[in-house]
Amino acid sequence: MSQERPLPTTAYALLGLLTFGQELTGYELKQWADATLRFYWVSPAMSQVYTELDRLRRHGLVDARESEGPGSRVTTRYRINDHGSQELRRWLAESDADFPVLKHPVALRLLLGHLVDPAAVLAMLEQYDGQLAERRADLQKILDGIEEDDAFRFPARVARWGLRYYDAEAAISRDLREEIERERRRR
Amino acid sequence: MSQERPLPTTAYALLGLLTFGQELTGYELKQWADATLRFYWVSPAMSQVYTELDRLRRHGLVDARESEGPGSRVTTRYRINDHGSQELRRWLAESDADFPVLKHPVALRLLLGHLVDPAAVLAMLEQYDGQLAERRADLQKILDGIEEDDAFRFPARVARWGLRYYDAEAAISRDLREEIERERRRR
DNA sequence: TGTAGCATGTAAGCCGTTACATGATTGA
DNA sequence: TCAATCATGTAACGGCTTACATGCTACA
Repeated sequence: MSQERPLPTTAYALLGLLTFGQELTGYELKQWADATLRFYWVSPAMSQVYTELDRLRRHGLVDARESEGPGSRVTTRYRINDHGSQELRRWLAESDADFPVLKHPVALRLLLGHLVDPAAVLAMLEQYDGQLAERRADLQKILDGIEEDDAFRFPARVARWGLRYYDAEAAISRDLREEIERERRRR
Repeated sequence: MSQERPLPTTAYALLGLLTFGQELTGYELKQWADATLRFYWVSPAMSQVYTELDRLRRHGLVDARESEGPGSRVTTRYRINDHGSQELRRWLAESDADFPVLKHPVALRLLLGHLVDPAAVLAMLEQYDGQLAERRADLQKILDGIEEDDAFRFPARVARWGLRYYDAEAAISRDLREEIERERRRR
């Protein structure tokens, strides 16, 4: 009656974050998502976070509670409940993980390298290098904050995975730059 | 008058494929996309390919021509024109490449490893390994088909990038499995 | 003769984004 | 007092997918 079609993966992802953080506001959940999901899933827009929280609540997977924050301000806090925990485990157990989807604009543009100046390709790869370094630093900082805590054992593994991925990308990008430089000198 | 909002990236991606393949049907273009874009962008649905081709035609970036195929069958073939080529170069030159977005269900599920049996995590990673090997083989086959041709110099680079990416993922996955095995034995 | 591949679309609808709107609290 | 942050939504809409519909051609 209430469970016709499966929830979108992002709903499960957000529900999963609630298994770490007890009771969160939509705003806080968005911050958690920015610290975790952003690196290998999506960084959902604020509006999307509220939409998914409402959906989860309608499905009876989270409990919403009015709570007063600092001052006399009232905010809504969400907590995963038993039904939600059960449904999340069921999803993890019963469905297979799809193969990752990569939307890689740098690779896409490299494919069209024959249409632009070699210098432009090199500049793009250098810019990518810089962005990789930034992201890597962000992720390292997050890892530093959770590495000691056994409860975050799995998030820490995922973060280390991310760091290795960024390092691999940086290495590939460096080699590509060298290759294109060599080609440029040859011609 | 005709160019209010920018085209979606997928439109430029498909337009870009037409710079390699002279004159293609929608069906053929979909096959090109499956051989290239699939690995680092998207594999657009057939219906999407036709939609984008129509959009490109309406924007005057490609020319459509009725051509007869084998038998007396009539099909539509699309070719990038000067305006399209110019617009594609403009896009490459004037816009920056966004940082890649990764939708990685395996990493997402690993994050929630505390909710499932270690054996289930290991099984998931093993399955991922198998899928990686398959994709790697697909990509290697494609690379073998274009490696000698100087016109496909850049696509070949992108393909080699993909192979290294898959190898890096396989290595990380292997190490994660070992780590989780060790942890399981310790407990 | 029937199935796989070639070929082209339309319709419905979900996911997710941006833009917009509103207002309280905290600290410089 | 002003800006940044906290906090919560609604509306419009674009991109893309799945499902559906149609029909030809080649080949086993």
